[in-house]
Amino acid sequence: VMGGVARMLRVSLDLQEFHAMVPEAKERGFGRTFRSPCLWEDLVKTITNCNMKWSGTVTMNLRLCDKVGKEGSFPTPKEILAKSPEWLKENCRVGYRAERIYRLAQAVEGMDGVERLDLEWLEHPSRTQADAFSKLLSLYGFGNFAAHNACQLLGHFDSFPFDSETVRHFREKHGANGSHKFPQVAKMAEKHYSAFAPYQFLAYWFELWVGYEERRGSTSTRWAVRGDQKESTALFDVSTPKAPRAKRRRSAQANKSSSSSRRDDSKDDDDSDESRNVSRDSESTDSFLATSGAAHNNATPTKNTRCRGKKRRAREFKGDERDANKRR
DNA sequence: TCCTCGGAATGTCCTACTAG
DNA sequence: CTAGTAGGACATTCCGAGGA
Repeated sequence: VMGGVARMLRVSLDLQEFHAMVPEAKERGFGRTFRSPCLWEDLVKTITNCNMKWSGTVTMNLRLCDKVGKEGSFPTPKEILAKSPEWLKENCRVGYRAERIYRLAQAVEGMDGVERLDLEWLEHPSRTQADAFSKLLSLYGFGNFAAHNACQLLGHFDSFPFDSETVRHFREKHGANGSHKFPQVAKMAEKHYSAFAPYQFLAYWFELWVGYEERRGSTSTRWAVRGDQKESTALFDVSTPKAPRAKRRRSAQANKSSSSSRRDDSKDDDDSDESRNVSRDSESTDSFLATSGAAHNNATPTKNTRCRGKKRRAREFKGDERDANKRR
């Protein structure tokens, strides 16, 4: 238990060098970003963090704890393997991530026909960032973002995950504009944070964190459990309380009259991204915290089916067009 | 006021296509 | 032939528009 807590709090991390570079981080006591009690858990959470808002990530992990783990604890690889990917998909609502989580568990357990993933090897202090990164990248379901995220969780702060939040941050604070897409912003970020090597990730995360606190305050009460809520649904209810729907619509209409149609404006992406990220920022803020619950919000499969059906028809139409062109 | 619907977004995998 | 790139699919959430 002590080992797990020490890992979560990164007790042994020496921050002197980073704090010398960023004195404000020292003043704020920033640097020991939270992580899970074991690497396996961090990797699963990294998978559930992909393509998903924070609340969704939390909900998926909560279901894994509730439905697979013993007495609500995070499931072990063996406990995952006791289920099937289909079961995980259906009961934990992790979608296509089920296969990735299952295969990761197989690798950790060294199942027949699967290359064994030695977590101790990955965590060994002598491991370089390059070693860890290439190993992680070879795992099914781990692309650039996930591998970099896992690397920073391993303490390789010279490795940091660029994502849409980086784009939002650079547009807000570092002069990127709507014409700067992800690849350009990634280059800008790499250059910008190279001044903080080998603590690029901490410098980046510190900037983000300061921004979040400016916007949303620094009190810890947002994590507190309210008396009328079950613990599982309250801990990560980080959303800003919404106005009633009608009120929202009225204010939207009022805004509409002052700023013409957002869709029309969004041709250069600036506005649409801005509005989108208002809801994204609080989600991403907490990406590296441990799992707990979030309010459930059941999706409507029929709706998704309909959406996909429509998109598919559109694609088929496009496909037909392409085929017709080919034939021509 | 409630409900339904469509559109957009997220990171990774995979396949088809293109350039060298 | 190989390496690189583009784009679709995946599951889910959120938001706005519009109809009942």
